[in-house]
Amino acid sequence: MQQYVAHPQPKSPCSTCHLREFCLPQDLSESEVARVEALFGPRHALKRGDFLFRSGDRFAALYAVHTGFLKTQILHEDGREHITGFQMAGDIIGMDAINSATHACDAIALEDCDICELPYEQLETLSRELPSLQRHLHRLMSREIVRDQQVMMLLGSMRAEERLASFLLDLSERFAARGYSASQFQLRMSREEIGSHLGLKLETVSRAFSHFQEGGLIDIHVRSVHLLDLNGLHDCMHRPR
Amino acid sequence: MQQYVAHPQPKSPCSTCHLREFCLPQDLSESEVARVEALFGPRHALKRGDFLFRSGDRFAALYAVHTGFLKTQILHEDGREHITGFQMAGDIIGMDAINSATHACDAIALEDCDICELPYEQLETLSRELPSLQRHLHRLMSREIVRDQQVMMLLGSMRAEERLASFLLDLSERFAARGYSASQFQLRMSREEIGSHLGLKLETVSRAFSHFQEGGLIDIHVRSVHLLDLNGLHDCMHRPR
DNA sequence: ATGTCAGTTTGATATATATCAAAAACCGTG
DNA sequence: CACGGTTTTTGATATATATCAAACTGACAT
Repeated sequence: MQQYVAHPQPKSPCSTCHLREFCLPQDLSESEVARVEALFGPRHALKRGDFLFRSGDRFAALYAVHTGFLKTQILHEDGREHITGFQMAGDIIGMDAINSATHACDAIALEDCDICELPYEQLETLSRELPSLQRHLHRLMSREIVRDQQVMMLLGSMRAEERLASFLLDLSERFAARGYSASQFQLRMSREEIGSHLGLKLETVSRAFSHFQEGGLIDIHVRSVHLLDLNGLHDCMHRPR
Repeated sequence: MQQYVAHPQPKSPCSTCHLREFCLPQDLSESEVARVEALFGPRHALKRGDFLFRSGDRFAALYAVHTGFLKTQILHEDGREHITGFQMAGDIIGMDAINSATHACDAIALEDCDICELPYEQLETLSRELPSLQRHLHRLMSREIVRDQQVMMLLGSMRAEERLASFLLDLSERFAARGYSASQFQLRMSREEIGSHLGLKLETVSRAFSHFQEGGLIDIHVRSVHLLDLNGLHDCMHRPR
């Protein structure tokens, strides 16, 4: 784990980016896309373990994940840490920092990443001229609020296996939305990191995986997951007691 | 619990509202304040138990609490519910709905409330002309994200008494920010509702209160709370094991 | 190939909180 | 002021998950 040092990359145009639908509103004209693109900062290359930013860092930009996987975590005073989320291609990171102008969490690469920098001041300025960009920004923040509240619900009212099923199905949907398989993928995070996100200990996560395996719901070998029964997983999310 | 039926009230001007610093940016001129005020919808009077909106309702406006106390809750398919937050005077409700144009939770009055309606389309339009309003809106959403992530951390990594201490201190701060006593207040919610928010059963909440009482940290009688030792409560938030 | 180390799995046991139950206190209402 | 219903408190017990511990696996470096 080391502090990230900037490695500016040549920009690649949003106009041809396969993630354009995630980062930009749908209804921008080509010239408007060019205006947005013009304000983007450098592309950053992160190695596994690098920090994109740290809690307390001054806020200047949002970040769009172009490739790779990251986690965001917050730390207690007493050292306990909680992973607030995992981000993949197309996700926007850093909106928690807008309020205080200071990042409220650490963002750490779980594998090598390419990250687009979106300087925030300029984004605000341009969004006053492009209503659909403004709307898009609002929707991104709102979606983050909804996601966080769903995690709250998960943590507050689900048991261990429900949480893990919910987690797997969320990953599955997000991979599918990006054109990857909804049923087969590699986990980029350890059992301990999954546990930290779901409010469980790593052993509990491991046991729940094994139990899903026995039940024929998934086929898992360390970090390779194959979801065999999506409906079954979904059902198991809603079985109280 | 009944569906809310509109009882439009005469508007009262933001310019003299004691909550102005919560709803509006600090640096608006009087004429700008008047422009914001002009787009506000009617004031709504809610009785205890009334819904301000329900999950699934079409989104049209944000709501600012003028007086009273509310809860927002989301429901599982299986009927379990989770209270995502409690809102008091000065708080803005409904930002979770911006993304999908549909409310993602129920908002229910815990006591009689007066609520200001802020039509969202007009707010977006005006915020393109008033950068400080735009900035304010962004900060409100960002603050909501941070708050939600702090609750996630609470649910994911704190034990029962830590959660409750954290909850009491949060209420305390929010009352203090509104000019009320930081150490003495009335709880507007039941033990069950506290539990639903904190991921605990009502009996556990009750026992934790009793334990704080025995320890001399608080003096509580049903819903009247007196925080006797804020430092002690704070310490107890960060004692793992 | 071999050794090392981190990550994972599995087992045995401990513990925090849930559950079940009953009494007590409180609140609105007639 | 008494009544009935709801909320709160407290106790006894059950249970899900944490904790402790050890073996196993896979990845990487030598």
